[in-house]
Amino acid sequence: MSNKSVRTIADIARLAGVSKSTVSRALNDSPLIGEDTKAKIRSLAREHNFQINAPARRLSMKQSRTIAFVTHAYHKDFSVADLFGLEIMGGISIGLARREYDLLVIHVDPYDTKWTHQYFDTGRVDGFILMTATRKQNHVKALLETHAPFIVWGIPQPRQKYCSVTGDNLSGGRLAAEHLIAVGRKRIGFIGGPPEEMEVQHRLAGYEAALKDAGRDINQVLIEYGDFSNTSGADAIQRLLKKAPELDAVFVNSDLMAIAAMDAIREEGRRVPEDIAVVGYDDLSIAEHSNPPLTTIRQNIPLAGKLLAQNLIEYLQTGMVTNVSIPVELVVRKSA
Amino acid sequence: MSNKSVRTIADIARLAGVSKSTVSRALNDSPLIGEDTKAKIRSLAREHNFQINAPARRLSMKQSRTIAFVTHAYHKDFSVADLFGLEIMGGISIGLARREYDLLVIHVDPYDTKWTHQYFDTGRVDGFILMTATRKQNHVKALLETHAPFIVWGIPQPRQKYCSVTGDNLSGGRLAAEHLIAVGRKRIGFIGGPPEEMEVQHRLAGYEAALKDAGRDINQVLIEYGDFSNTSGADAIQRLLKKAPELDAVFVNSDLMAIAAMDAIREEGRRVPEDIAVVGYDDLSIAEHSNPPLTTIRQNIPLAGKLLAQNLIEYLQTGMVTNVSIPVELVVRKSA
DNA sequence: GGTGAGTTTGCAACCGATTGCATAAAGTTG
DNA sequence: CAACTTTATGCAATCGGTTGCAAACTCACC
Repeated sequence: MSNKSVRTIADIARLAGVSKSTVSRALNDSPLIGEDTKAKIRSLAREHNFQINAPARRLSMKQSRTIAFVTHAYHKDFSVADLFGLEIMGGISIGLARREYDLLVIHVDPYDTKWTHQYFDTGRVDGFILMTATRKQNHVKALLETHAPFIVWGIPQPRQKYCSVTGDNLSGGRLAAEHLIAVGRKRIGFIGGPPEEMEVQHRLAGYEAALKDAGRDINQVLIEYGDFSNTSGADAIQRLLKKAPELDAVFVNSDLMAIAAMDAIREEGRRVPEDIAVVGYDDLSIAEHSNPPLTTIRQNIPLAGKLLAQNLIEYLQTGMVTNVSIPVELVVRKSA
Repeated sequence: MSNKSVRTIADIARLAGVSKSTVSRALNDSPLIGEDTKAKIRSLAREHNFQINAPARRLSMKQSRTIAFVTHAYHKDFSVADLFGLEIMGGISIGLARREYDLLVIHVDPYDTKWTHQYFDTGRVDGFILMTATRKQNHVKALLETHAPFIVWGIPQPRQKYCSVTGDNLSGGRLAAEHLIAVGRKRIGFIGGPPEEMEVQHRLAGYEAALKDAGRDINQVLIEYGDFSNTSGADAIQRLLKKAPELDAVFVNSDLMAIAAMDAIREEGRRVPEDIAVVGYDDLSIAEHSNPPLTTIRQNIPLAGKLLAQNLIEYLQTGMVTNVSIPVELVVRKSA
């Protein structure tokens, strides 16, 4: 800490000739304090560059005004959550800063079960933001048991009550399929993330709805799944091409898988988009720099981040559970 | 916070039939306390899942055991610092966790000048980690004036004393150029980051040294600069190709610029690596998934992160200023 | 001028830890 | 067994805020 002479509210109180409590109330803009006193105290504080002591305040108020962003370790072996998580963190940071909350990044081992206590019971953070990641359900369970406030990115489990923000996966799937239909593709494949994930099921439902609306049949042969990793995208498209060589388009559930799939398609000697059109999902920053630039479903990631921050804080203050879904949009580039 | 009945050291004290001070000392493993008392208190603490209150401890000890990772807002328009920063954060997080420090991510406006006080004078953080980013020198100045402890990724300014961790840019430049020479390239270009940055100067020096060692002349025409952004990479290679059409290789100062450059090269109708070989810098995770997979200079990013964390804490505790440089290595893939 | 309401301010307790100093208990020594 | 260490524990102050309650002051009104 710096060595200035005026660093506590007691110092300010002395200078202003009032008591500590008056200073505290004045700085918190309490209606109990007279306007002129407030003004004097405020100008004194500004003049001496006074900064209130956070730990003391936190101790006294029994809240930390800090939110934890829960992530797993970053590995070379990139998962969606990483790049996606980075982009969403920007939005979260802005949302939190606006409400004067701090952002703590914590890095939890997927098999650790005590982390919630370590951060919550100690009063280090007031709540948690959970991203789609390995072991998410474990984390949700741990948080529910600890009675710790949290919000998740993604669709909440059926009968559980907690806050969430998610993309409109149904529309996302529909938009992707409709676009492929509109550009004249006949045999449109679907490469999903893990089939047990709600998000993936919704995207599939959107895809199927679009096909039906266009009077097409759903063909199970054209449906494959991966796990959101690059390699799984390449594997899935290879299986698909083997089963259904006449494929002329594919909707892939993540940009990373889609980019890997495009490479695999070329290795099979086919062209993107001439032979096979590809639509991705997320619109990560790399999507526009892929080869060819990826047509994809954009999730408004900064908005998602802002909402995660905002709604969690809302919940902390009012106890109101929100489950919102944010719109998606189609971004047409060269791959489809 | 949870509503358990035993949440403070006073509770433990009551259960153990000792005083608060004894509990505090026992939990901190003070030599003043007898072994059997310690054992009893510890087992009591474990049994009741006791977690010490962080704000109280911080207030009392006048330190937060929290480090701020300073970043600017994340934009769609990705800069190296972003992706690079994400990867390095992993290492930092590990290094901090090992010493039981928390990681706060703060997001500062490039023109804000009061942020150091907001975080340091308030006792929210004990120190800062600064990445290469816009306005870094402003930030360094602000931190020095506040007398706040910090460490930077990058080469420190000549006569200033502060901690730093940096890659071995001289070797990096040399390795890149030597490799291009070894694979038989004759007209090797250099695309740097901003020429005023030390790192860039060192990489250029390494590149020039390698050429000289091979008995080649340095040709200023083959040297161009960008600003680490993707678009600047594309622009730079275009200028270079115009000035020096006979170019057959180029060493680019960042993977992101290199990937954009490869796209630009193809648009000019040339092939990578057949016509023009490309070597990047950093070895970000996307490097191996680019088209073609990028040959690049790997910085050991996780290690860098760990050292940033470790050396900053070291400085906090002992006041020892360290300036370390970590080794780089050449990773050969398809682009050169 | 006394009374009551309304407005400002201060006192002192409290949040939950750490720590210097005093003290009590146990052990050593001549 | 007295005197003197050594070892283990407790008391009470402290860190820097917040807040319930009492007190003082200002006015208006009868």
